[in-house]
Amino acid sequence: MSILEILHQRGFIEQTTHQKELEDYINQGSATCYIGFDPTASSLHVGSLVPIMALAHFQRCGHKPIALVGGGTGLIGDPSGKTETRKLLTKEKIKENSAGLKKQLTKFIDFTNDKALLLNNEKWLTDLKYVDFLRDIGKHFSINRMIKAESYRSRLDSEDGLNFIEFNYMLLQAYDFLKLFESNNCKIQMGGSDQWGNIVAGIDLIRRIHQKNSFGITFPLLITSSGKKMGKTESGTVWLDPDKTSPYQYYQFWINTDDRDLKRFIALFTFLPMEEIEIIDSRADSQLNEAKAVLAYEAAKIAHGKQEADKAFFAASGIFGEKIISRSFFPSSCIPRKIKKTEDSLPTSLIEKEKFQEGLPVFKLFCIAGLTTSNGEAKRLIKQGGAYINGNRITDDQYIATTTDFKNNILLLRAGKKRYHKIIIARQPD
RNA sequence: GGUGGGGUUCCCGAGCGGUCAAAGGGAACAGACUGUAAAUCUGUCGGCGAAGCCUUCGGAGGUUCAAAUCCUCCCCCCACCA
Repeated sequence: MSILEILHQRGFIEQTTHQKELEDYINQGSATCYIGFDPTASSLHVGSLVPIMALAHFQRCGHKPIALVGGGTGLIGDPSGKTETRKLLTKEKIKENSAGLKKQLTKFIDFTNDKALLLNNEKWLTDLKYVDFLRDIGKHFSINRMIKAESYRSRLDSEDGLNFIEFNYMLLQAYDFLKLFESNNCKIQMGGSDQWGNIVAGIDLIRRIHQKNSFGITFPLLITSSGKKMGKTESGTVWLDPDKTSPYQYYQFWINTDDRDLKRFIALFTFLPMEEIEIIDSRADSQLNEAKAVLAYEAAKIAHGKQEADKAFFAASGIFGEKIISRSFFPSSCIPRKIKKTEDSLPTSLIEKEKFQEGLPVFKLFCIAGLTTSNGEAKRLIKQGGAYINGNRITDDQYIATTTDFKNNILLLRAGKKRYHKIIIARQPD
């Protein structure tokens, strides 16, 4: 099956340019494609997962993906589809972020032996000469066309407007594509649907300069069935960096997938074969929970490795009940089919013993654990009946926790239905 | 550069001298119901261990017993004109 069919089947494709020629190009052998990643934060998040998985699929099909870190374009800030001007980040921050992205991309894509390339457009963008750039590249762009671009529309109509630096972004991204076309014979650019304008601009530029065809593929904008943008939750963004979003939290994020999104997400965010995914159609209601576990497990495994995925799985079964997943259900998944006791990966804090010998008000404990952000919030939680120690609801917001609340030096805090935090008594240093 | 309109708590958005920690909505959080789902209903939603106090309405000053609200200067945004 060709990469295009795979991407189609799994729901990656929103739109492509000249379908027929693209298919011919792909079928003729190894293709090179690229996606740009903006270094606007020090970590990628779940929202970037679609492009990352798309690149990974390309690689699995024997093509060559290029991940382009936007160390240069990041200095400008892409206005596409944005309702507000982004804050300009400092050069240092961009550098730092770029390094972070590199680290994460290597988990999803194999960059060894040039099987894939990791480039940074800082290399060619920051040394551009303004006047030369205008003469060589700028002359190919029509303002009339640009202002009609959908990606600028919302900004052109809005009160905020669009400033000149942002307006230039399209030229820089088009120039990236041109560069990669010239240096790596890269003929495909992919991106989110908001990137359509930028991608087409690159294709046009290549055609004008080299009279050659190149192609674009866009992904659908992922919105959860409840209408939220993918990757944002109550507690903020779900990051791929395990220091920012622990593998346990990451696993939990996927477990909480809306029923209606489940099938779509398994297709997008795991490598499990489509034939196995089809089985979901024959399941309903609570039967779907096992499939959610498979999704969460596979997603965690891809992002954090098997060991962390196992830990998260067992931590969840320890708390929410054991789940035995039949061998015939998603046979390709390596999700554990038997329950065994291992070290779990619940969020944990160490606290010195003396604190509890004096006694520590529970509301403070909830703050220390990070389950609440202020004492007031913690007390509110207790008043509302959402605070638990070792599974027992606390009714008194003045309750003092002492060493007697610990079992084997462990105390389990719970806020609401599913946020847990483990407190361990720290060993005395000898 | 000129003229006019703006900047309010996480977001949108009222308020235009005291009754304002600031309406309303959204988001979020908790409870009930459940399947660690959705929907629904109920409650909560600046900080301080209670009272009381403290901080918040672009920034800095000022008027006043009292300022998000009035005055001065400054910064930023938008529209129209140049």
